[in-house]
Amino acid sequence: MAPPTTTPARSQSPFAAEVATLSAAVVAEWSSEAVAAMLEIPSDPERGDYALPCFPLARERRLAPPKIAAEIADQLKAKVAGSEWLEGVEAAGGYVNFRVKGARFAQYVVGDILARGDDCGRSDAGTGQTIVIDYSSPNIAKMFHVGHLRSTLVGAALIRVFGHLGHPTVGVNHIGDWGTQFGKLLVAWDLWGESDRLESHPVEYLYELYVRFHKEAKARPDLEERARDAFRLLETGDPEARKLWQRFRDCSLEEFGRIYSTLGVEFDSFAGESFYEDKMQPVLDRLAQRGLSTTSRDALIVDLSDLDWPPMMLRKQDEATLYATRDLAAAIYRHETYGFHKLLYVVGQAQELHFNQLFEVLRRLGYDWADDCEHVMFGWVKFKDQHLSSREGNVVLLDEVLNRAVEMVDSIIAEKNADLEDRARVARTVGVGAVIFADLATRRIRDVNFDWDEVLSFDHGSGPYVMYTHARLTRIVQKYGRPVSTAVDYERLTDPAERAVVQQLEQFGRQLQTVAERREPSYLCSYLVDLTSTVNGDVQRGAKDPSLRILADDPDVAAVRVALVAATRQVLKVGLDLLGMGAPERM
RNA sequence: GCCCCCGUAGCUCAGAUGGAUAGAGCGGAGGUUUCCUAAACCUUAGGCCGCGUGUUCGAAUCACGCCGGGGGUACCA
Repeated sequence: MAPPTTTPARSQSPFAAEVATLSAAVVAEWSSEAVAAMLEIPSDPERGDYALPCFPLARERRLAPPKIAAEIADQLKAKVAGSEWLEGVEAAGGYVNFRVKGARFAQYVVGDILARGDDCGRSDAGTGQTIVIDYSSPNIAKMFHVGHLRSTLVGAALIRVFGHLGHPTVGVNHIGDWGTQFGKLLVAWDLWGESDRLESHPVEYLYELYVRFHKEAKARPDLEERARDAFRLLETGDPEARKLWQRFRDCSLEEFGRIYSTLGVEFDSFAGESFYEDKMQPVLDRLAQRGLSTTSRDALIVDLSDLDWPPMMLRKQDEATLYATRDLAAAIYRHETYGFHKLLYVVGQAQELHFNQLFEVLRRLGYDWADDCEHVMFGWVKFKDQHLSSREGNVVLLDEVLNRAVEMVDSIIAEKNADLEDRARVARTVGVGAVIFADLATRRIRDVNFDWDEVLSFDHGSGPYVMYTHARLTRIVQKYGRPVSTAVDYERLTDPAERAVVQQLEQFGRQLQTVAERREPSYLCSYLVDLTSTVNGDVQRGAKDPSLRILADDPDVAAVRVALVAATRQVLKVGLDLLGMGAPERM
């Protein structure tokens, strides 16, 4: 819905720039900027390194695209022959395909990556454009299950990628520590609470109370009523209720902290719903002043029937506020505090209407920055085709998933690499990484069915697959034993498989931009798997034919191949890091 | 009822702005370790891209209509 934030400033390599300049000189209809924007990478690398589609010219010139392409390629032949960067141009179908000078291209790409190290792919395009991301935002007193993973991991990955692209970032955990659910907890505690159980296993116990409440409420409808009363009591400042609330909140936050540290996720702010308790009244006043709020069925609402939308609820019959009220206050607070360029809410798609209402009401309040707010939604995590539901107690706990993944990795290490030092730590990194990657690899809008076999599969396309390759490449560079130099003879990089790796490496920066623009970390996952797959094929060739080994006998060949391997390793490392995964050097 | 999302190989998914012959993995069949880590690699079979109509030089991709699945739709978040 909202336009992309980062300007799609194509990484202007001298190669692409040359293609654009030469083509524009030949095609009267197009400027070099236009050509640069149109350039594609051929799906089959055999065809070339850049492709210019000529289809748009067909109508104006009243000629078939292949004829136009042939004509353009013909006119370009002489220019390309004299080019410092390009070595060939050819028409194929409706495309003009360009081939770059392989050695210069490799030198440019590999040299750049190795020179920049962990800063490769970094840019300053986002300078001064603060991105605030609201993510994870669990409800207190609920066990962290795999359904909570998506918001947490997508948000964390986006924060890192935006940061890498130069944006100042603010990660906000909008903890669900306010609302009627707390009334439920207070009632449950009142009815069945046992202090010693709360002491020993706080969150587990609170969660048990929460589930029991919903179970019993089915038979006793009065419980829901009592819960609403209890929340109102809390909201009006009842000291007893306050004290309990504080206690529940503290132990939940401690538990979440443990999980976040395992996942390597950090936040700049834990300002949750309760934080806005005293910031709602000014918003309600402003709504009233502008004549936006009305009373209907004894509740305070913003009427949106002109859009055929249900109203946004501000206050219930019993005067208690709702999350919409708090979200209004939160958005305004965040704009005042951070002056954001974009405010992204990484929240499930079930809340789409809520966010549409929220942004609309902000607009009607006169905040033109409402258009900079965006709901970054994602699909459901299901288990055995059922929704995970905290209320029903039908959940797969994250702890269980992580533990099983780590155990399994550990047993694989025992089998393959038993004397690995630091084995427990590596098993942890790889196991957690497997879970993270499995969750992030699917495009976020899709529903996913949680499947043990899939999460615990460490084969091609998995997180461990990428990590394994990183470790393997690291070993090759170590075994080489000499410093990796970028002053090598790139002419010796002759194989198409090696060219393909270089091509993919060159795409890294652009790939990160797309991840940010589309708010889609899964694109980074597929990129890393593709790169890994290509480089594995390349590395494996040496098994049969020693002359194809990375550490070839010819020192000049070995030097350039090692440089390529080192650059690939570097990109894998940065990519894994941005996903929040860690990249062990051995496994 | 209305609104939103999804539908691609047996399974899980890519296909990003409409573009070159729709691609991977898992699973199936077959193969590769004197070697830099076999958590790897190579070969192979397997497709009315849910259905229909339209727009276009060109549609898995866009529009409209169906079908199937999921979600939302006033006092939960």
